[in-house]
Amino acid sequence: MTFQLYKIIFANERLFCYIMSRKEEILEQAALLISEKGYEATTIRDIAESVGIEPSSVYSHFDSKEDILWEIALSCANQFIEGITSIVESDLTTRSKLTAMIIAHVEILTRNLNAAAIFLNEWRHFSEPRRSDFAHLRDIYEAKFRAVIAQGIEQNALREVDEKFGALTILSALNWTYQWYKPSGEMKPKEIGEKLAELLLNGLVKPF
Amino acid sequence: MTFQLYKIIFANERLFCYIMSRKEEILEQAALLISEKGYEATTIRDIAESVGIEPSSVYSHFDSKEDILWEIALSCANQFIEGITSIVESDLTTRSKLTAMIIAHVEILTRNLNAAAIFLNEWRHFSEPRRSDFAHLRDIYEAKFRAVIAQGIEQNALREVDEKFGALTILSALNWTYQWYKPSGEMKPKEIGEKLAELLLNGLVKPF
DNA sequence: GTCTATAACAAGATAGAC
DNA sequence: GTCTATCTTGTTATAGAC
Repeated sequence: MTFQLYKIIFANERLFCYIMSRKEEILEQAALLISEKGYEATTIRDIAESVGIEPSSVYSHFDSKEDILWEIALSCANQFIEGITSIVESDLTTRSKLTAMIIAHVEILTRNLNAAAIFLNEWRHFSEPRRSDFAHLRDIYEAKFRAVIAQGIEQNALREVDEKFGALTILSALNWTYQWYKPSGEMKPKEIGEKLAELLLNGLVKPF
Repeated sequence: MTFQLYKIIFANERLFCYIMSRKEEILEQAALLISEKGYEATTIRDIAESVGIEPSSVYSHFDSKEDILWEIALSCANQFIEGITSIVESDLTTRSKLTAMIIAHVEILTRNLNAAAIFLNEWRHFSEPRRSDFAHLRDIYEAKFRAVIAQGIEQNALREVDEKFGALTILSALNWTYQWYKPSGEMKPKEIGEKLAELLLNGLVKPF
């Protein structure tokens, strides 16, 4: 396989020199274009052009357009699930667990903003059985939030809300961040996560 | 203009016999298809077929595919804005105002589920100047939430949250309902709105 | 207002040379 | 692995008969 020096990434004030394969380049450009214009509006020609190759060359790396979408969404799903698993299994208090899970979610989402937009919005373009497989992955993730909420209610730390409804409301609030988050904005992901956790856990109303 | 008897709608246990014009039929079917498959994936042929006319006949009612999208999204935006204006201008307490606004939002969203999905997700397919006009409409709506939150903080009824952040979080939680709401489900829109308002206003954590 | 027919073009995908 | 060239299909939109 041929590699090419593609980009230099600054992260956490350390310099990484990352060698990106052609396949990864295609995935990154596809994620950018699909998140901006949507799956159907993004053509193989668009993707090829932004990478700097001919459309037919894309088919040396992927068998179909849907395969590209699948790899982006699956990688994102795995990052979300892996990102909170150790927190869920820790022995933190419910409150700390939920806060850490919310921060982790926002950090993963903002770090993979394009892929996350696809994870959240473009799954309907999967044909079966991928569509079902994907729904299953999302449910595994949501179930981890439900379990922590149920545990919190049992331990008398949370109010007696419906855990399914609670998990959905939390994830709803978190997932919308991709609609307005800008890497250049004032708030850093961790800060956004902290503020969201604070608001969702304590509510908007002033206690007596 | 020719009208045709199209459908019988049961609502609030009263029977309405509604005469729907061809144009309204096209709008309804387009909203259904676009909300399911997305704007680009929905073709004029799909829409025409589901209405039972030829593709070219659609162009007797609309000048372009984008015009159809625009009418659906604009009508939805106006419903949202009109739905909360009288509440915002009332002299209810902040808490009651926000609860009423949240319930109204969920009711409008669930009553126009397909149009709302388009309002929330398909606006990127507008070309300028529509895209900017649409963003302006959404901001007018969000500003009403921000204003109520700011008023609530001033009156010491709400905790001192960033009003922009608070409004975004509320609307995020509300807007995701279109992803999981089913008219056949157990919870009615008003109940969903009440539970969401309760959760967002009081928070998940048990007070001391 | 709806139809048939078609223009004008862009899409995903493949074949075969290098 | 990438290219040029091309196939097949599907797209929006229009012209003109009824």
